[in-house]
Amino acid sequence: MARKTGSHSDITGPKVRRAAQRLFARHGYAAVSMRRIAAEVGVQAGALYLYTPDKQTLLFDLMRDHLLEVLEAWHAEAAPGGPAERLAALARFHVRFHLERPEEVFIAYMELRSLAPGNFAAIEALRRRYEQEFVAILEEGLAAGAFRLPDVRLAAMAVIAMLTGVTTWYREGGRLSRAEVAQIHADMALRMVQGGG
Amino acid sequence: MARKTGSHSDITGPKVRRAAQRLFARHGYAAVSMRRIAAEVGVQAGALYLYTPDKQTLLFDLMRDHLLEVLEAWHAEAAPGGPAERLAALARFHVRFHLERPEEVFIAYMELRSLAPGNFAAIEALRRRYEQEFVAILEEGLAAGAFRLPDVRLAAMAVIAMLTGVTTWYREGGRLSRAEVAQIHADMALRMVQGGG
DNA sequence: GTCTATACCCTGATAGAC
DNA sequence: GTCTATCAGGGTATAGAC
Repeated sequence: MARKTGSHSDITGPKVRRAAQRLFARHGYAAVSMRRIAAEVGVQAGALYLYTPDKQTLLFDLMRDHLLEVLEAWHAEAAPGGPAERLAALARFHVRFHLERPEEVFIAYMELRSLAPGNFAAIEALRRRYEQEFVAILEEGLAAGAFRLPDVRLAAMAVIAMLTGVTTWYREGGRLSRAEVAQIHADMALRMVQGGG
Repeated sequence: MARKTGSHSDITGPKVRRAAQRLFARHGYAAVSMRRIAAEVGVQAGALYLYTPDKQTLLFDLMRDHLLEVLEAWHAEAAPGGPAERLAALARFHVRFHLERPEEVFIAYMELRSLAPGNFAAIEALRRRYEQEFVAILEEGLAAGAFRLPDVRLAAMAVIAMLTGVTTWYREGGRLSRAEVAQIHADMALRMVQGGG
């Protein structure tokens, strides 16, 4: 229920986050000033500090919330099945999710070095948790003889890099739909780990 | 032959480039000031402008020279052979080259958005030329029936993303040598494009 | 070739009026 | 809740001495 007068805290807060997200994704954290974010929102620079203690926290919150959202979305969607089925499902999920949120993804991958040390550690821990989803499936498939891999962690990183790569070239309205792209990538991920090794 | 007095132009110039490369790779273009580059070199900020017209050109030159070097190195190494052999060779080359030059690679991938429009177009053209090396091999293999791909350009981008991913996790002195990592990635690249499609 | 000094603008963040 | 005004510091780039 929208209030009619007084506080805009519940409106301006999200607007600040969205503006920061768009600008950080497009120009990079270091290249974006608080004044520019404020201009995008339609307030003065000082007003931003009602919604975030500082610029660094703005970045950290965006990255943390994105990673928590990825983990939550995957846990909500993950279904039982053999390693091959589960890897294909995770690959499709990863591509779909990343294509639906290009800005969050871009920030999460590009701005790690803009994080203060403590924040960096927290984000890295979340990233590891997500990578572990891939590692676990690969280990299971390896033990079951379904996959052949010389090195599980290397394969996990290679699969993730391949899947994440879509964000660098995919454009809405191209030859292929997001679902088609997701399916093709899931097939490639499976072939990467199923062949001889 | 090092001169003993007077001009240091032939020494300081490369030092400026190397300092910029290290700092841009580590902290990002926008986060690095000319003063900091100068401090790294051991001169005052104003002196940098003897070696570059401005900061933007410093970045552009680093990226252009890196990409020209990649193209030249591959053309010097590329050997005749079937599509599978040539893809494997290109994959090994790509991984090896990228692991040997982590800073240049990092800048080339991360700082595209820091380029002025004209410079961006020039760098993009060079990147396309390199991507085209992959596309050409995949098209040849598809025509020869050696590869099965639903979409050549998508596969090329996926292979490149997978191969380039090594730079995000590989650390010197780990379990695997660079040559081992390159070989494993070449195998994965082949499997990605050879299976059913 | 490098220095100091400086022009001029933008930065993140805060204080206090309204 | 937002504004204006402001702070101290740092940004790129240039001018002119040596």
